[in-house]
Amino acid sequence: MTIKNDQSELRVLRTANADIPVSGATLADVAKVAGVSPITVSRALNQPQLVRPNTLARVQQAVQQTGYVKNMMAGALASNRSKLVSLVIPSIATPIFAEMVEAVTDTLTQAGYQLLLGLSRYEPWREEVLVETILSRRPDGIIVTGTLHTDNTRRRLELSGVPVVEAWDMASSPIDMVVGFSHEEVGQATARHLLKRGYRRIAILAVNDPRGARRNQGLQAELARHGVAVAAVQLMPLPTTLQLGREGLAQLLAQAPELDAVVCSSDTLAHGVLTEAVSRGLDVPGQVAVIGFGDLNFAAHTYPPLSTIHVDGRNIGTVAAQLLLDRLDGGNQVRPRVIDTGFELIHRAST
Amino acid sequence: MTIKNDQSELRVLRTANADIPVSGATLADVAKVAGVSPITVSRALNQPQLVRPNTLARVQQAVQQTGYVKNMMAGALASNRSKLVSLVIPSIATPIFAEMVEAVTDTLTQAGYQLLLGLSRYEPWREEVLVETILSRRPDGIIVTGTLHTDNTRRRLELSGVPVVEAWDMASSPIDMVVGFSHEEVGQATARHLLKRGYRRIAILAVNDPRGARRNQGLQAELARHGVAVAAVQLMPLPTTLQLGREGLAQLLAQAPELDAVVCSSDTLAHGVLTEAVSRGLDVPGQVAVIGFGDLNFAAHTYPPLSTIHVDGRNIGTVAAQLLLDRLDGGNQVRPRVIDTGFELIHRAST
DNA sequence: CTGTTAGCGCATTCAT
DNA sequence: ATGAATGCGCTAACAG
Repeated sequence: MTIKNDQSELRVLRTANADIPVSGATLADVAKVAGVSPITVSRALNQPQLVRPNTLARVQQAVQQTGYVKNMMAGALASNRSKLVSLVIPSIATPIFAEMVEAVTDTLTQAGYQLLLGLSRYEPWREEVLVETILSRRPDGIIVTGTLHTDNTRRRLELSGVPVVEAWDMASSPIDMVVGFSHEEVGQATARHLLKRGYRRIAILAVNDPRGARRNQGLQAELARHGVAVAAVQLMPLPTTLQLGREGLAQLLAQAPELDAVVCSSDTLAHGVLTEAVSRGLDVPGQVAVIGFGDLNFAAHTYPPLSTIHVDGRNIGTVAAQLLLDRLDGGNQVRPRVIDTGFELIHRAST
Repeated sequence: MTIKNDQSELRVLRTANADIPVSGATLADVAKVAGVSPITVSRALNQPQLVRPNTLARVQQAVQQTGYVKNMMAGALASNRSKLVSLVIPSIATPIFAEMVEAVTDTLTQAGYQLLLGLSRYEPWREEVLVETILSRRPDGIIVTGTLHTDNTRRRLELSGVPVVEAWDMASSPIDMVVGFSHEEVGQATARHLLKRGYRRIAILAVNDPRGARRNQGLQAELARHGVAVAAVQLMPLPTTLQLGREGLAQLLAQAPELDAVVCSSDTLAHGVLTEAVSRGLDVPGQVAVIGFGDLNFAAHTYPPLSTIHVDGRNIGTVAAQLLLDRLDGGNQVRPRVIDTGFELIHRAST
């Protein structure tokens, strides 16, 4: 009997008798109880089909008896596969990101992976620190938001060799894989939509979000092409809240009392604008059109009419996670991929 | 030169020359470049104050040169501390939980921990599976939602010896630590609040959430004590959306056209009810009072008056995470703790 | 302040 | 279908 075995027995004893809970049984403990070798236990747990039913049963019995809980830290170290995927997003309080996190989590869980979550708060330096920390966990894949990263972030991700999905934007030179759409084009489409319906005094309400900024660039560029200047722009601080939408409209009206449309960088802001508009007795969309972004739950059901942008079919998080999983399944056979999800302009004339 | 060293050199060569990215340098690689022993590198990285400045500089230089990224899987295995904390919540799309996740994440990140996220979808069996998987990662702590767990979940958590915080509820026999408040009492306070203001035809709109159910029990019990029966109850399916609130009010009105108050299990539902009420020309709170739960962002700013419950000062997630961190700092000196955050009834007579 | 020794718990070869 | 040997990369404990 080796020293290691002695320790194992000690552990088991303590678990059974002492009042201090102990880390628990190991593969070797289970093996001893089942009367097989550790590797057989490993197989019984990970590839049951390679083990005789009889042996399998004995192992399962031993697992019960010892209260064995797999140690994935050790497993990951030995196999170099962590079954961990990391997601880095700016925030989770924004509904559009919350939905994405749910989608990613569900997809990963179903495939036996776990989610390591990081919040960058829209700050590149935080993302950089996060990526560094995350890589130290040796995740099997990483999903990051957008394509604007610091040089360090980018370099680290590239050198790591870990499959990476950049989500939400299109990228001219992706790190690895990309799932997103062109925010400039969304802005342009929004501009054309409003112009066609006769709106000319268009205001912008936005928070300081790089993707929102791109949409606004597209919007302003397209308006300019038609000889229309933006009536007013109001930037709000993060985090986005309904109240910010209310205040935003007030400030925009102060700047440009004659405005006839407000383009918001998120549905939450749009909803706040809507609320403020109604409380001021403004007719929507008769006197003022309100445009959001995301078409999440509530956007479809706000009580006055609302125009909004809708990102295509499956949740972008599902697509991103699936892309990662495909890569992990297929070894390295699958080449870098860029998926343009496209977008959809939705006009709601009434509830 | 040992075989291991040969391998290390090979790795470095590949990183430099080949087109296939490789996992990267190890402590040993860095040590060799810096001309010190691996353990010195480890110290330089984890306890710089124990290393001579000169040595430290050489190590840092070597880290740069090799592009070394720490391997926390190995570190965790060796030290038995994973720097990982897991949070299990029903959902993340509910604002009240999203805020909690943000709070937990921030608190943990600041302390050098990372978040492993699990979604239970309000299904105990999912929680059970999640807890099993999570324990296999050997987290340094676990935060779970509520106190209603399957026997297996509870036993596993207890046996694991991992610090556990149960958040959102009060528990008579906690697994370890608890941060929450009594949902029954919230319901009772809500009842008294409404009765005092003369409301008598009170309806309930809820989703199938155990905590919401407890609040409703408290509400109904307190109403009954005053000889008042609930006018109508409408249960809605998950997930909670604004639209559900709208539909809910419609269905409640169909059941009890004369209702004068609606108590909702979440702010999101309440907001939907509000929207529907306004679109039907109902005066709030003149004809119908609306009560939510959570007092998140939007609740304070919805345009008609809204009564709501507010959970005490610091975010419950912050408190929960801090409790864990205190325990981790103090070794096992800190005993199990139960924190009753209390709650606060907020009445908004106007925006 | 720095190095040596010895595992942490598991999975990956190969054997049998 | 099962087992033996070996090392994944790191840190704890002790030496010096």
